[in-house]
Amino acid sequence: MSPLPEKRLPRLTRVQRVSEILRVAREVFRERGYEGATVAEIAARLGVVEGLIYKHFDSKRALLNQVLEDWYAGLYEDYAHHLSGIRGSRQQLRYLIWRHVRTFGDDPQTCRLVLKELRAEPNYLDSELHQMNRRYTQLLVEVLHDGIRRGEFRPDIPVPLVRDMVFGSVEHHLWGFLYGQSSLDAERVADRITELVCGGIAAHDGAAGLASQTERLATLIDRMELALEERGAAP
Amino acid sequence: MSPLPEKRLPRLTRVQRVSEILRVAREVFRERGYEGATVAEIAARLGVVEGLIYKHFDSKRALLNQVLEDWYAGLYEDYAHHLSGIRGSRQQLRYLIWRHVRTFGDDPQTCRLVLKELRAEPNYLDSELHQMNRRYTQLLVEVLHDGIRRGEFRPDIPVPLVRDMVFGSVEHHLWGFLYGQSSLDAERVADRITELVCGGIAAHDGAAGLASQTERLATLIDRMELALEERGAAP
Amino acid sequence: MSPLPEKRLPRLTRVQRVSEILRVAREVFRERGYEGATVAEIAARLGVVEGLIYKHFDSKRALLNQVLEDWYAGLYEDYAHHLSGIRGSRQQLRYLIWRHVRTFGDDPQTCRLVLKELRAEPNYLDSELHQMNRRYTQLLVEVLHDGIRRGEFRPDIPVPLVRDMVFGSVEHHLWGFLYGQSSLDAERVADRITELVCGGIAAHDGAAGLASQTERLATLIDRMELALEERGAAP
Amino acid sequence: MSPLPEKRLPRLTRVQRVSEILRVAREVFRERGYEGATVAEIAARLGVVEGLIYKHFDSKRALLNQVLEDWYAGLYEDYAHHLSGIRGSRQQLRYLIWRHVRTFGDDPQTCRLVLKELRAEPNYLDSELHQMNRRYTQLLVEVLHDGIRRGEFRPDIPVPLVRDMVFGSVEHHLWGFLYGQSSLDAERVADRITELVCGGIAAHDGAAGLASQTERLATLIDRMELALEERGAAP
DNA sequence: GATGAATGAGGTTTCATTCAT
DNA sequence: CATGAATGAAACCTCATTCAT
Repeated sequence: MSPLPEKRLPRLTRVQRVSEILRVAREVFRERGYEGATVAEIAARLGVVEGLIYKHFDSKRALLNQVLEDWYAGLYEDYAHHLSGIRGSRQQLRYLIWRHVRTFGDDPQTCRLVLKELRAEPNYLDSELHQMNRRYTQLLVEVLHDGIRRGEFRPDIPVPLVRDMVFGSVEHHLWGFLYGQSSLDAERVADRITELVCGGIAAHDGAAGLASQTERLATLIDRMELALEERGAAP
Repeated sequence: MSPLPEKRLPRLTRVQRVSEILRVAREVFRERGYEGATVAEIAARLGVVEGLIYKHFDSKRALLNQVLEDWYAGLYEDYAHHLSGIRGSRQQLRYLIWRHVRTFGDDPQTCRLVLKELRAEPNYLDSELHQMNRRYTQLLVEVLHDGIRRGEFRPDIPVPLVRDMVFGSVEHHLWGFLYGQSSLDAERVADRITELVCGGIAAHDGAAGLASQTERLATLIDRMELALEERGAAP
Repeated sequence: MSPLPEKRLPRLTRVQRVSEILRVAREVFRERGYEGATVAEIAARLGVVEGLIYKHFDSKRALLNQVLEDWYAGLYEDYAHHLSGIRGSRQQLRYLIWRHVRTFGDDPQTCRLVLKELRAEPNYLDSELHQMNRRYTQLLVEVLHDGIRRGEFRPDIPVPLVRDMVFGSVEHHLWGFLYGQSSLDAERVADRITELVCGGIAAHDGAAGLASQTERLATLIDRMELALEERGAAP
Repeated sequence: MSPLPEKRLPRLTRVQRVSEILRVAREVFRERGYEGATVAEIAARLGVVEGLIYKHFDSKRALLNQVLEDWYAGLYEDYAHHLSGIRGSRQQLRYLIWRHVRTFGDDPQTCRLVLKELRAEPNYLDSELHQMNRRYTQLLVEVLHDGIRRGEFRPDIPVPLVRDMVFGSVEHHLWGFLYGQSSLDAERVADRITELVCGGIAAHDGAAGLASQTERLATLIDRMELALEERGAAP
């Protein structure tokens, strides 16, 4: 006379179920990698049968793609929102670096997943994922162009290469943390990378002094502009 | 369905056979990636049965590890040999970068394999592979320390981060070539990266930076005057 | 992944819905065969959910059966109606053959479905479908009996075998058209089959026939004489 | 100290195993049809794991194809061998029909399998199977042409249609036996079909009557000869 | 040194069907 | 009349690995 021990899970709506699946899939993928993950495990953690997952996603790969796309979408949202509030190209650059470091530091396993699987599918270049990746890295490119326009960055820098340098530095540096070496001080790392990217490693002469003065000047002009705009807009 | 009835191969010595297996395994791994490769295919290309491979290697993963270790060994050999003949830290740095770019450009598929699989096993940090990777990147670290000692590089640079920046830049930049976008001009890329790493992106050649800021300042002053006139016109 | 957000269909009466389902099911079955068809696709084409189909039909197999039964019903209707207006057994026979050829030629895919699936279920012999099939082929049997009564057909012909011969000829001949070989001239094919069934393939037209028979007869007589002589030589 | 209960099956050579698989596959296919059969069942009956079957056959479909091809090969062998020893086109025709009937009667389930699955794959027309089917039916076509040359068959008969008529008659007629209606008297059925194909169903004129009488005479003589031989051989 | 038959464990995917709403 | 989330069972196929010879 006792009730059956099988707890029937509450039925979810499609939207709820899809987001549940994505949540758990991301979990499993990041723990085991794409190949190591099994749809069976995802289903088991959700307490549903495997078939149900295929009602919502065409394939395991499609599930991964959605996970990655969502990850990029969230990332972009966040960045674009904050970036506009920052004055000065160098400061914007630093923000992008810092944010990237944070993202990696907060969830290194997902980042590893992204790095390993991003370009894994046959026609990556035509994929939605590639678009989202481009849109994301484009933020940095724009900051660089802006900095050149404003005289903060040299006009002859190879922009795409600088972009690769920034993301490459961060990603490479963070491999260490993915393997449990030490904890990550995002502020510090971001500062260091920004400095390196801006100033390089060479021992500077007088010119370096001028550069730093120019930077200060640019910042001051920014502040003046802002002040003028606000004042000009006043009645 | 059935394998081709290959001609009976002459028996090889253990050493010969092992090196044959490694050669073909590397081929297959780089074409298909680790997960995508099958022991069956490796055996088929060798014209032997799968069982034989297990006489020489404990597992598919062991085979991969040996392939990667051999790759690093070859790499290191080559580098260390040439490096000693180069004068000047910046020139040495450029050589390392150039050589790394070349290595990637010459066999991008193997590089992709290395990047994707290097850190894939459970205890990577204790592995022989990790040692070889460290020994390889250490070459750069030594060049950097040397440069600091000689006054070519600033004494306060974060060496490990610079190391990550160099390798990260190259690797990230080369992803593009792995996906058939364009051909690779190793000289040019190496020069650019060296310049960036040494000099950074900040404007610091005095005249140009100052000139551009001066112009901006002039524009601002114009606007200020205008604003002041409008205020004068106010009630 | 997700079904198209179809416009809400107007609710149909049970009868309408059932006939809609049958129409679409027949479409899908004939395109993909029974095993190849899925309830999901039928539902999708109808713009309803799979569950609804099970409100009206017990199973996929039941759905197929109904499709086939309807097909036979339509066929029978049509035949019986026209047949009564045709004079002469041979003409009636030709009509049945022609009509059968036409039916196949008009919708070869459904015919293939019928041929492949008609007898596929466990107790076909007790099924309604078997009844309908019998009733249909019985039309031909009646024509044959009628022809015998009227002296148009030989009285000793094995009627069931002739029935099989007619349907078998047509069906076998039409396999070719099911595989896109050539177009179908129903008139011509019907004429040829009728001629063959009525007249056979043996040479038996006047002179030639008589001559050949006479020759054979002569030979036989020779053999009889021989046999008789041997008997005379026997002890 | 007792031996393990698991009986290790004796290892077979590739050839032996392949033929074992084909034997059992044919069994299962004919019992359940292609779709109804599972590789798991085939493996279980063999006492091996499923994977082994895929070592020898690329797919379930490939397994079916081989089964069907072997069936046709055996059929053809047999026919071609006997056919050459038979005098007279009508007798050859009768032999082909009789043999076909026998084949079906002996293993009706395999025949059902052949009939249902023969044309089921995508590009049947380009398949080896189609070739074998053609080669087999071609035997009949040659007999017909031969009969025309010898004056036994009318020169104006539509040969391909006659071929379809013969095979269609037999196959259609045998569906009845596939569903356990009655037992099959191959001799009788073959005689009847031969007669029908040769003579048709129409009531004949003089020549036809003569022919039929001649035949009766021939039969009588045969019987006489037989009787005489028996008598002559008696003590 | 080499063979090659055989295993075993699991992988992704498919689908008819049910049932609470 | 209709929905749609969920099930369950199995299907085909893959592959690293073993072991008797």
